[in-house]
Amino acid sequence: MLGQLAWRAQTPYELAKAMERNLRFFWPRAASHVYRQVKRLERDGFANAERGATGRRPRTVYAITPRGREALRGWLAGEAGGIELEHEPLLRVFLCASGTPDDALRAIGAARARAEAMLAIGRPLAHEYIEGRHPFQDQVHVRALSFDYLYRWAELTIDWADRAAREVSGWRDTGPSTAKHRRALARLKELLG
Amino acid sequence: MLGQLAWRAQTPYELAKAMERNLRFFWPRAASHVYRQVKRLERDGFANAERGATGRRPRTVYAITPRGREALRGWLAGEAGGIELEHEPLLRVFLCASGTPDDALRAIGAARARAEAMLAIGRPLAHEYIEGRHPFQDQVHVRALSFDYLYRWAELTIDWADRAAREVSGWRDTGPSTAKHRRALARLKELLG
DNA sequence: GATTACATGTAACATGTTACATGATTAC
DNA sequence: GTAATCATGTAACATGTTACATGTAATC
Repeated sequence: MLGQLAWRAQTPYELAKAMERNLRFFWPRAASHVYRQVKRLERDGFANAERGATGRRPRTVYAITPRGREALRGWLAGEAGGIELEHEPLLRVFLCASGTPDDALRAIGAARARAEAMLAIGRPLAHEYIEGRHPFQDQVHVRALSFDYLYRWAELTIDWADRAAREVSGWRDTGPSTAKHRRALARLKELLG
Repeated sequence: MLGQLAWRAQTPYELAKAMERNLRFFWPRAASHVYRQVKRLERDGFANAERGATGRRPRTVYAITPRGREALRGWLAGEAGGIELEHEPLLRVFLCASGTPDDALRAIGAARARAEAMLAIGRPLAHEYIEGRHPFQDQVHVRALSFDYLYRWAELTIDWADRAAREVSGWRDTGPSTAKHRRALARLKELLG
């Protein structure tokens, strides 16, 4: 949220929209979440609230403070703790080990569909960043690089899902521990060095 | 946790260890977390607790129930809601748009280091799965495929980080909006179709 | 003027982390 | 025997989601 506020002061609603638009692919959060978090920012002195109103509804614009900028800088430069990566579709695939091959095929298909959706939804947005039509001016470039990464990742996922589905289909037909199966494992071993 | 219990009954500590060992790359959770969650499983009828003791310390073994298996099947087959993907290192890179090129280089370096760590830590485990030395017998195969995915992903990340770092270094030296810079954006546009 | 979508939240709950406490086991 | 590590948690807190309530603007 500080990262968003660093660009300009915003209302919680605008913040929520921006996060939904820009970050949902790798940092998905529910919209209502920001209304509480923004209060915390104010409490901790990272943001100032400017309270106004349209009609009789409250309307609060939050602006980042110097202290907030400092905190953001610190976080950006900060050391990372663990692996900090969460991939639910892959978790499903992994745990399908305790199910049937059909379960696994379904899970692999779901992971693939997710990547497809990412490509479909993200393409227009990525173009906005790259062509500079997006209101982030100079910031466009690192963001374009981020999208580049997301795209390669999605393509990797689709490619992997297709090959994985073929393998699992083979197992379903022939059962485990066949020669074909052993060859597949040998290939994997090769791959991992 | 049900996915782990489906294999065999375990104590919370064993569960925590197994999750730390197998899932941390894409589903990292604090160990102490499981002690509460396992109680919820019991409360909801997804697992049975068998309470015993070593010396005077409590020791509770949890076993999955038929109802628990059904719930697991349901979840594995279940539709996925949103994108459900969380990538903290990439979030940092994306938000470095509001910082200096050096901030961006640091964040890109951190993402790369994370992928390297994944390769280093995961390689022995992946080999265990592939060679069947791991105690998951027939389940090995889907898990080997999952590791295959993680490895390709890590390699992709490293490759991307190297190219991204070169680009950003170029921007740092020449400033934005140079010809070089515009060429880079054109390449990205090309890539995204 | 009724309906729909946008905007602004709150309340209740679920999930997850950190810091701590403390008994048992192992290594020296 | 004692220090380190394994094992088993609890308490306090932080974070995140779902379901709801309700005002405001656009539209038909």
